[in-house]
Amino acid sequence: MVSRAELKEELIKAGIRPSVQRLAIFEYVRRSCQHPTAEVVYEALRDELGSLSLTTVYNTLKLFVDAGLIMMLTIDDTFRCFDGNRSNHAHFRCNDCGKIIDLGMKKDFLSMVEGVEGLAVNEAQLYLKGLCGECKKKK
Amino acid sequence: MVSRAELKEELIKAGIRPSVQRLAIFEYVRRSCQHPTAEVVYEALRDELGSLSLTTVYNTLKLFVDAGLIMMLTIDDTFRCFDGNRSNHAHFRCNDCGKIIDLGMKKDFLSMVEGVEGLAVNEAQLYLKGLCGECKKKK
DNA sequence: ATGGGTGCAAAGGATTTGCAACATT
DNA sequence: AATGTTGCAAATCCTTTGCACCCAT
Repeated sequence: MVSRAELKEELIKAGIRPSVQRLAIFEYVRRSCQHPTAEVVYEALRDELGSLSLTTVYNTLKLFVDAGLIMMLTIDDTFRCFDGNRSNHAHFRCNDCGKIIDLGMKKDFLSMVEGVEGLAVNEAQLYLKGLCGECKKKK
Repeated sequence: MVSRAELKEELIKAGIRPSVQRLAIFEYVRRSCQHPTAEVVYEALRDELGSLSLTTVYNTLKLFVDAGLIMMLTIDDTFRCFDGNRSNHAHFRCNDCGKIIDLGMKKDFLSMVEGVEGLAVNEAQLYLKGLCGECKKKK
């Protein structure tokens, strides 16, 4: 697992001052496998930090996204969530239970897309939707 | 091009009564290559129809999405837009000019994703972001 | 002391909902 | 007449912004 010190270093490298709040938020999003929303990050850290506002969480997450440190997911159109996993991966959302699952993706998946020649692609998100294993059984 | 009568038939088949507003909205989204937002659909049709409200546009688009007749895109997190193109395709959004471009996609692109075995996937959206040809030149 | 960071309260904007009028069968 | 559709106005929700206070350098 990545250490706190490494995360701090990463923020500095990105030109972001590692305040207490920022480091905590960064750590939380990077380590979470839950794709938290801003609200979830806020609820998870407010006690631990003593002082934290939802505004700061929003501003900080935006800062991280703009710096390319984390990703914003819009797989569910009713809320935005965040992903600190930087490996090449796709997302599956269960239409029943709402769960979001990470899926591995081969590196050359862009070869499946026609017409990218003239374009400078620097971000790719693959969203799959349907029923997860458990919800499929229930039906 | 699809005729009005065919579009009407398609609505009926989906269990949706083809009112004047619905048919006009359906036709517009199906024929547009512009990925319109609700607002854009509204502006485009209000004069032609004489009577149309933004509420109706929102409700109708939702109706169509739920019926699987059109797709909602969340490639831009600041607004939702709609796509009536039912072929297998990816979307590219230019971070500079905001343009959204359709890209062809090979049918077996799911083979690039690992771990879909237990899942029932019934929708897939691939979003690519970066700079389009023109904006790339300008830089 | 100075520049940035934080957080409250308020504003903003897209979308949804309640409900009454309307159209179509 | 009955049922479904439309559309205004208001409400809602998520997110951003203005601004004053605070912290660290």
